[in-house]
Amino acid sequence: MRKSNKERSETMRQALMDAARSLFVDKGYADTATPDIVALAGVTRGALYHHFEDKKALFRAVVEREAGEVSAHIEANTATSDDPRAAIVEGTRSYFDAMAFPGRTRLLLLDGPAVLGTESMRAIDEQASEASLAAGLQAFLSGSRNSTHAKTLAMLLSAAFDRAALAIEAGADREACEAAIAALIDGLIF
Amino acid sequence: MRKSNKERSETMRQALMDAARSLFVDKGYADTATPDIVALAGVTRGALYHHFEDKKALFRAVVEREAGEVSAHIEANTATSDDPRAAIVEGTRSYFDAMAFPGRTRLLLLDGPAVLGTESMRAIDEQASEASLAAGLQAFLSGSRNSTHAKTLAMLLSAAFDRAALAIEAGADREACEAAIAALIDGLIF
DNA sequence: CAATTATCATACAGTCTGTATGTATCCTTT
DNA sequence: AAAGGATACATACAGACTGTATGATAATTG
Repeated sequence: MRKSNKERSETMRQALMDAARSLFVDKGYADTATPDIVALAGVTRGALYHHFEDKKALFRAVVEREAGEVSAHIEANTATSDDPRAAIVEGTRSYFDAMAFPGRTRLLLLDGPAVLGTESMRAIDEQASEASLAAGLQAFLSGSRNSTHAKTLAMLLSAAFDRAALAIEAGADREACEAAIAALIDGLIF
Repeated sequence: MRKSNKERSETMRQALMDAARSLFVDKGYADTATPDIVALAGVTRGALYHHFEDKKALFRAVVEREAGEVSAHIEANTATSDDPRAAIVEGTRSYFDAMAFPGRTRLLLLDGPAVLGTESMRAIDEQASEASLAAGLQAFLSGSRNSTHAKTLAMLLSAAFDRAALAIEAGADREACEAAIAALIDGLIF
């Protein structure tokens, strides 16, 4: 009484990614062993190496899925406000909401860049259209006196978002972070 | 014909850290094996595990030394300008100079946070008085209309500095980054 | 329904980390 | 200055992990 191969594969992939995510979040990529991952998923390493090329490929799949969930959350919770500044403030809130989900900062901001490299992470963020926030910022800044550096400023502000998410996870005051981000943006426009 | 123990220890520690740094920079922490490190240093693993508790402790020593060199470079090259804004612009340039040294972005901004954790890295940066730039920013912002969030803003700007350093390493235009940072700061003061 | 392919388990080879042990040199104490 | 102990480092070992090769069972295809 077994299912179709396509269905089995997808179920198994998700189960492996779920188990891996849990351990990657708790112990980090380096200190997570594949025997532990498959034990948590209730299978053997044969399944893992059949569906993923190696441990890093599994990690990449976990990170890509996570990035997709973040961008989905942001898109779902960002009302298309007509006031551009309000839209950015709202987007900032959505981003912090999404990144508050346990483990996301570690996966996307710490282990991800170290294991996969900054270039890979940039591509993942872009493909996940997580860059929508950055793109909105960039478009917004293009109409300001800082239009020359709109692209660079959007990149730097993205970095500020990320650091704020890490700080919030570490116990920083979220309201203060949102206010500081708003101050940064308000200083750039007009 | 041997030297004193104190001298031998210090020489050996530096030799191990030099070899380790070279490999950590080239291949990353995870893909660097201790047999390769000691082979490059011309000794055996016995020496490594005599002077360092484990591989991570060696990495920590390398990162701490590197952070010290960065802050030394910044302090050496930052003239005590009387104009506070000019001082910050000069500090930004010094920081980019220091971080342009090959391998520093990987050690301090990628592998460091992932391997040692953000809290450890914060402590290292602080002890290396690398926070002097951030401290200067904070003090500067305290006299602006954004004084309420001076500390938070300094943290976010530090993140922007770091991302800019990574971008420059990846080929971004340094002048543009400096201009964008200046725009960020100019937007916050007055 | 025969042949092929996909899924997953088991077995294996090579490498790595950290520790235990051994030896030579330096330091201390009398 | 000689003896006893500490230090510096090499060698040997145990456990664990990664990736691959092999094998068995079930699903798919012609």
